[in-house]
Amino acid sequence: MPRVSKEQTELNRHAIEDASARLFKEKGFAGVSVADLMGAAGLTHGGFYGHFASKDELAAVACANAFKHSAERWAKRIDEQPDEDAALQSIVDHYLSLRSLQDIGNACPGPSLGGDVAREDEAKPVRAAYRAGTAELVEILATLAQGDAAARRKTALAQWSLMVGAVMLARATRGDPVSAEILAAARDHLLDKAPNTSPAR
Amino acid sequence: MPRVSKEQTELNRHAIEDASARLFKEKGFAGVSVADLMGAAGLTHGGFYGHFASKDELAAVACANAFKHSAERWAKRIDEQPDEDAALQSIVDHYLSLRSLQDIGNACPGPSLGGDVAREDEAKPVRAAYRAGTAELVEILATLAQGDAAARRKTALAQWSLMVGAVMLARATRGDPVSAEILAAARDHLLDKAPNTSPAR
DNA sequence: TGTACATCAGTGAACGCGCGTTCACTGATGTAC
DNA sequence: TGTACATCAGTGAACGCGCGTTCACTGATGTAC
Repeated sequence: MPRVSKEQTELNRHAIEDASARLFKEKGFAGVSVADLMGAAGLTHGGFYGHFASKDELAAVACANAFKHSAERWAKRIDEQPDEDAALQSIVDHYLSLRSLQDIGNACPGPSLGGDVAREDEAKPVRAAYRAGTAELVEILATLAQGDAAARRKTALAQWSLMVGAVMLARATRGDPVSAEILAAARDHLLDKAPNTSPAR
Repeated sequence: MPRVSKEQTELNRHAIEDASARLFKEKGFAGVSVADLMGAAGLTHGGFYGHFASKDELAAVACANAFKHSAERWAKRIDEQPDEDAALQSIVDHYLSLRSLQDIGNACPGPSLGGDVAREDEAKPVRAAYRAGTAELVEILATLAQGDAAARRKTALAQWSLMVGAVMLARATRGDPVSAEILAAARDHLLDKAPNTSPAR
């Protein structure tokens, strides 16, 4: 049943991209084959190269989509909250939630793809996608921070590092009590609720 | 030239373990083949299973060794410094240094293997090794923190998450100015030198 | 609107390649006398 | 101490397998008349 309508072709391409974003985050770039991706989109592997020039190119597209998706969810949370503090708390609470720990396929690609991206050649397109995605999320965090532009950016970079590190470590220690401890410590630290020290700002 | 002396056998085993720790950190578990590992140790691939039951088992041994190596270097830094503040600064400065960014093979396995470990099955031996290694380094950080035992542990967990996240992100953005920015933001945050806010503790 | 035909999205066999693991073999090491 | 021989660390061919990518083919889609 070959040759499919233009609309169906578009739907198929989106299905490949969506399945890829999910599977790459869950299993890593090397952990998913082109046949896996196409199968998850309901197609067979041979048609892949009609949509993308290579697996590397798709990795970049999927990474960019995943970051864009996260940025949109963050923006939505900001709209729903009354002020910056409440918005940051909403974002942090969800980022460091048990759900985000387990549902890697639907979560932010920062922690799940960071290790993979760090090992890619500098020329690989996925590196640029990861960098741009990181920049976008850091910019959003910066709008919620205090101080001048430089201070806000610095705060945002440290917050982003802490969020990404905590989620990655909590996933790597999944099954052990320390996993939840890491999330709680990061959450409290991000929201200035350090226990046994100053009460709040 | 088969059958080698007992001492040489021991040396060979250590060579395999050392090469593995380096290569696994640099290229990931899936990025290095058994033949690569044995070749780096000056041997051929067939002899591997005389030393280890499987590649998975070696991954756990290499991960544990790498963490132990990091813990020893941290302990040495603490011995060399006059007080806890200076020790923390020494550890953080080196952890977030450009050298640690680039020389992944000799650096802490926390950021380089975290993503890989997070994807391993819970039964895989490398997960236990990563968890134990993390626990050891967090305990060291806790001895340098302030407050009661619970507060020190919480601080240490947040510090560890920030260090691991910052190094991973800085590596993933290598080649871009933001890479050094991330390291600087994390360093200042860890050492309580937030610019434009409170001067020090 | 209806017909003839060119296009091309998707199929599945095939390509060369590298993987983790096994195993028969080799010959220096280690041991028993 | 010297000799005979069993042991076993390391070798390299071979196993079955899955990978990314290519390509001849198919037949519904889209178009020209």
